[in-house]
Amino acid sequence: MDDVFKALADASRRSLLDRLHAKNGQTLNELCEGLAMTRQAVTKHLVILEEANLVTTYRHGREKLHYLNPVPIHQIGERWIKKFERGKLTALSELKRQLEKRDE
Amino acid sequence: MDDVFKALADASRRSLLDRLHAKNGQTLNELCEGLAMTRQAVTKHLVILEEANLVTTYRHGREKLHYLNPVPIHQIGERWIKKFERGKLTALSELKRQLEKRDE
DNA sequence: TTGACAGGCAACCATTTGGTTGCCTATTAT
DNA sequence: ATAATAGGCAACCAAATGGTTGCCTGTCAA
Repeated sequence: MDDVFKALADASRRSLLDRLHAKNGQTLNELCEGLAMTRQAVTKHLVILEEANLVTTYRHGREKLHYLNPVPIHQIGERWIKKFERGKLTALSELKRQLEKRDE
Repeated sequence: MDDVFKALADASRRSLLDRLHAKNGQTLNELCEGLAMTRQAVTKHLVILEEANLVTTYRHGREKLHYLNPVPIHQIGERWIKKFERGKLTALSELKRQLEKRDE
């Protein structure tokens, strides 16, 4: 879980996921196109995404295809974000209540 | 948005949010209890959470109360995670299809 | 009014991170 | 066979990160 949060913390990596979301199964060079970064930098990001299990790769000849795995993102949503959904309103109204009694 | 992802990337900070979720409106010292970290380290984490707007503070005398603001977390869920929900099944079946034709 | 308590500020430190360059290997196309 | 293409590996670098210690300020209670 920590790996996933860490992987998602970087904007370049999130944009790589976006690119794969737009078009799945891209090669490394395809993913590099138009990016202000060397191929090696992109490789490093992709390794981090792989280790977080957010991207799965598949070697085809001399090409390496990258596939998005949305499961960990879904799990973050289910296991983590949903926990804070409940009680959102109560938390806010509690805060409001506290702020309003500030000058007592 | 980047601030929020960055803030959530650290396990200590996520556990601080958990603590506030369990009991809202805690003081700094309260939040330090039982943590293997100095008060100053916790302060730094709380500053990052404040800057990401995940925590709101309110000074009461010599105490500083910390309140959880779940809105940014909710936004991550709505604006980011949901984007990858759609197409989850299609992405997986696409991957499966590709993997299966590997030995053609 | 004076000591204890809650918290803030700043300097410093080691490690991690995000990036680079240079070179090497494997596969494909001519 | 050979050149071009796709990617991998390793060393190196600057800046950011997560933590520490030491000391200072403001508020409350005896």
